[in-house]
Amino acid sequence: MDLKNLSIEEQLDYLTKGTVDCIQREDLKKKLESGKTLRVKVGFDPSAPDLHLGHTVVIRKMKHFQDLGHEVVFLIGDFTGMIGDPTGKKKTRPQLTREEVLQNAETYKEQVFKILDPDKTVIDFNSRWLGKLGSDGFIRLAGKYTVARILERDDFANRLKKGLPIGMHELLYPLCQGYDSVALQCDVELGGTDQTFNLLVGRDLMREHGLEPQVVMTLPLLEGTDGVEKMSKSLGNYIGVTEPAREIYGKIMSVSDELMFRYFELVTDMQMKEIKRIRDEMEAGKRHPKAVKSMLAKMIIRDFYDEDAANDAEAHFEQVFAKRGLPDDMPEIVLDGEEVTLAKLIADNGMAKSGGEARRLISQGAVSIDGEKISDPVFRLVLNKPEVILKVGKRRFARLKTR
RNA sequence: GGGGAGGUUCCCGAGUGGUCAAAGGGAACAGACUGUAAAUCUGUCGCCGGAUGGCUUCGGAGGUUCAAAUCCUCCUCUCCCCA
Repeated sequence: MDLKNLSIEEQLDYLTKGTVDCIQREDLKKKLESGKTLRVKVGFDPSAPDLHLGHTVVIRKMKHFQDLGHEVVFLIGDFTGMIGDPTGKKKTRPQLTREEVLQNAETYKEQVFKILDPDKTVIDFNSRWLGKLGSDGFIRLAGKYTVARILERDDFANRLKKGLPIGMHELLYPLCQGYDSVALQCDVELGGTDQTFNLLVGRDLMREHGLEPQVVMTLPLLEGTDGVEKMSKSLGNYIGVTEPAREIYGKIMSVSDELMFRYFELVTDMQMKEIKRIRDEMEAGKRHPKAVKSMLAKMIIRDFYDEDAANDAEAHFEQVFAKRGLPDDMPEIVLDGEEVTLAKLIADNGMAKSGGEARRLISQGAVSIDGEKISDPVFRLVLNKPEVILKVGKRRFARLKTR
């Protein structure tokens, strides 16, 4: 598709594809018609620089704006980070030092530029203006909104109903985020659907400040590998963009069939029509689900790495899991030839969390040596060969050597 | 300011003097089944060199008891109602 010569309508379609809401489409249309370079803002948490697939949904949308020549502001909420977005259940976050924030910003760059165009990306920090607001400025800002309106936010409403605590400072979060839009004079702000309220506050505050309100676009929240909860690091159901390719491949392969189409939709550039076709073919038995999933995994890996990495990940997976073979590389554990308790060996080398767990794994039949299952939890091992393969569970391997 | 209810193991949530390392659910891990899918079934799920054993857990600090997650005191945090 030639993105240079799209009509306004085509541009609108391109930009709104995959979004849940666009408030208001008419406003966006006008902005596009004006022909100016739009400033598109997205806020990110300063303390969690590990991006995962869930983040890429919105980052991809940022990229779409860049594709049409617009400017994207990758805003690191180093000031709002002190509050912690009320959306999560997290407590107030500890304030990061200037150095930590800058360091996290660097980490972000490495990851985010796997997708975004660095030339059309501005990285900014909201402490730049929020830090200067002062207490009087804050009170004035707070005066622009009413408690009733803030409590419309379902997170607050729910907590209020359930009798859960709501910190005063949390009420200020939406205002701060909204003020970011004022300070940056944004044309568009993107975010997950859980951000809808915050984004709309931005519109209100911009109007209050005599600015043209930003267009708000929300994107679906990507489900994590469990298929239920939204993807997040704290829930441990995430696939990180910097994870090794093999790891990514494995995680995607263990995702449910249903979920895989969701991933096709949200984290690849495949057109809906094409996705539907594949799905139909799969349901008609013309394609094997595993092959389709493998295709997805490779597409995603290609985005973050390259073709070789994708192929390697696939080959490795086939070798280790499908054929139940051995990985071509595994950690080595060198023994000094003396008798050792297997459980202790496993625990000491990080293949189990504790000796107790290691013993459990053994009695559950999860441990084998050279393919021979060991089931005695107090098994003592004497290495009588120069090398032996220890396998714990499905994915933990080690090469045991003497001396 | 007054009154009431609470803080339990990764999470939710039982438990009100011994039988509690603490029910139940979720998550996680393992086994079976598979496409390492998902779902399902089974098992495990504080730590400690084999353990009818030891040690550390129930907001924090003390105390009462042969014995406390359970009783008392103080502290701390949260919620509700009244003002």
